[in-house]
Amino acid sequence: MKIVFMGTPDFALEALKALATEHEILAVYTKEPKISGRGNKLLKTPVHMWAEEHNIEVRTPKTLRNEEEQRKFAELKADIAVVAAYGLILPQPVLRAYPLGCINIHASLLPRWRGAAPIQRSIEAGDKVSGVTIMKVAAGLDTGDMLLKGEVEITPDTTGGDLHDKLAAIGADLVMKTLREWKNIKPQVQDDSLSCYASKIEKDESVLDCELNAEVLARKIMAFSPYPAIYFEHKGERFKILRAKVADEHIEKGSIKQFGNRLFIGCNGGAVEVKEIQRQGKRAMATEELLRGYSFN
RNA sequence: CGCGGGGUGGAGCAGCCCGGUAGCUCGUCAGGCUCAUAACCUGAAGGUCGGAGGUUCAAAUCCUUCCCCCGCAA
Repeated sequence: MKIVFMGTPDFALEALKALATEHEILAVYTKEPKISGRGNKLLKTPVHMWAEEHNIEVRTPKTLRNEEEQRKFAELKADIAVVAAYGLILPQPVLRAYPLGCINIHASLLPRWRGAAPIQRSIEAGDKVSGVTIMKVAAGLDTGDMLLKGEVEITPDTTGGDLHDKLAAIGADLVMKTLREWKNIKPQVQDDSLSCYASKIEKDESVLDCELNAEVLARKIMAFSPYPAIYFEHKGERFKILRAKVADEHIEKGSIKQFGNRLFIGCNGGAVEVKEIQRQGKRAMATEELLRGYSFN
């Protein structure tokens, strides 16, 4: 098929790579390069860089709301547009531009977790399963009819990063399957009554909150790892907690206690044990490693 | 030129400001001790102190430059 791909981060790149193996990618839409990273350099998106390396046309419009962009989009005359974490709203004329319309790869089992941060929110909420939904793009946010789903289990060891990688891979497989079996797939309407919204992660959510109970705190730490990561300050330095689990110990709420090569943080009615940590300026490492040379006491 | 931290035996850290024969915790190896413990004791091996220049009688430590890792901000 002739495909226009629209996506921005690594999550989308997996799908693009898969699609490019069997389909003709007429063009790639992605967010424009922005000033970011150390040194404030102008950085192209992962999808942008990959597409460039493979000599695929890259377009980075600021918006698709104007007729000019919509016309240029339609003129590509693709069969379908595949969207994955693109970051721009697609207006009606874009949704109707191609014969098969636009389909989206969403990192949750819709209608649960519509919105911006489904991966982290599902772990944080304690879901036992997560997954990917391939859906038609409709006017509402992640409300379109569903085409295919793939599930993945969430365990206490699953971090947001782990789940992200799994879902990106599943999403790539599923979107390929969707195109292959297009004619046999019956779109299913979402049951709005079962929906919930995965709100964007705000900066202040990253601060260690010892008022949470151990289970919730451990889940949140795992969900936010490796990015943006829950952190705390100690002796003027910032430490990111990249992995933690519920501990049996009872420790004073809000205090950080080191026993031998293990580290615990007291929270509401219990404690969590820090399993992986990153001191500011250093790389991430197992807690045990850091404690060989650094002391919290 | 956005701000900042770091690269020291296998691992993690200290030492650097105030130059003078490299230290701590862990691991490894050998031996010992113990009912047991986040165990303990004795000894040993193992380092071009990120690379290259420079200053100096002398540089991990001061100066210049390069490479690599990371935190913040966006």
